[in-house]
Amino acid sequence: MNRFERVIEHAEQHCNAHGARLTVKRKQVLAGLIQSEKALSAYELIDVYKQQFGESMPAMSVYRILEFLEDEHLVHKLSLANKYVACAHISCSHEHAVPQFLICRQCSKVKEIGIKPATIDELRESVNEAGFKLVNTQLEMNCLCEGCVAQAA
Amino acid sequence: MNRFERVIEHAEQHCNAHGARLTVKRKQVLAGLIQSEKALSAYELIDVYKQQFGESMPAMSVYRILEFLEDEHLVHKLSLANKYVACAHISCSHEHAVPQFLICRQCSKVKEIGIKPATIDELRESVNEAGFKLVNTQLEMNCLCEGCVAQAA
DNA sequence: AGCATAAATGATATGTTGTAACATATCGTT
DNA sequence: AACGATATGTTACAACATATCATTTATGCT
Repeated sequence: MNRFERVIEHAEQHCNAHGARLTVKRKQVLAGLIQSEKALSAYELIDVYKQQFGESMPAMSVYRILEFLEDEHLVHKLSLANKYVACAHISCSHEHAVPQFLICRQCSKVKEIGIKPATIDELRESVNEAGFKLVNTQLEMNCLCEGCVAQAA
Repeated sequence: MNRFERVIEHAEQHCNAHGARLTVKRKQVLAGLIQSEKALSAYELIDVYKQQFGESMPAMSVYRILEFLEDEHLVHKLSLANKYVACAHISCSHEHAVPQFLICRQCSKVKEIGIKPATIDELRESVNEAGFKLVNTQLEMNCLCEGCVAQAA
């Protein structure tokens, strides 16, 4: 079983574990997102699906499926880029914290990282001082990836 | 001169200082954004303008003007909320760093804060370790404001 | 002032993203 | 088979954003 199949397998078990149904369509959408290995917009995902399975999927379905996958923590939504990306840790067994994302503004490459808890705490502290409360710690940051930095130089 | 007039005055001087033209329309749009005291989408801004001046402004103009104001650092664009907000420091004389924004996901209230440079440095460090380079440090965070926290409780 | 030029704005069309509302299909249970 | 619950399809539209070309307004130059 290769990496891709292992991830799908995990996703399936994860859903089964609490009665969520990873239907064929949902699995196909997730698979498309995983295999593309980058962040895709809902409409890009429609194209991928079309290309892969010959038939087209309505936008509404894609959005609903993405919502389902988000609820299952199998994909993440990146507001900064208006795109969705498969969770990098689907096949990890350990519980993982809310991630942070680095988005290359040049080539749209996305990296999911975990920032030091201490730094997150400091952030939360700054927010609290301002009288706000951090709802979640999913940060999205405008970045340049190694490749694009090298190219720019 | 009240606070609002002082801000406009500063904006004007800021533009004049390097030959940028804060035209009547641009000033009106900026004024609308400042007076609304919250983040507005381009189309909400059109409504505000319409209400304030009787005549309507084409979407294209609003976007162009917002772009101009952004270039002048007089407004900020919030990707997370798809909205624009007047810079909170227009009338400060000191140079100010790239700001961070707390966005109340309940009521859309926005607060512009400056996070401790040390925390920002740690963030940048985490990003560098991942092989990315932080393009700018404008962070946007999903939050709840005091009011909405109180209401939820 | 008169004119050339560039900058700003207007107008129209169209592309892109996302959701509401309702209809239909599929699955699991009895 | 009948039913309820969940999933998917369809259509229409709202919200966000940009492309393109025309027109107006400001600015500098002679």
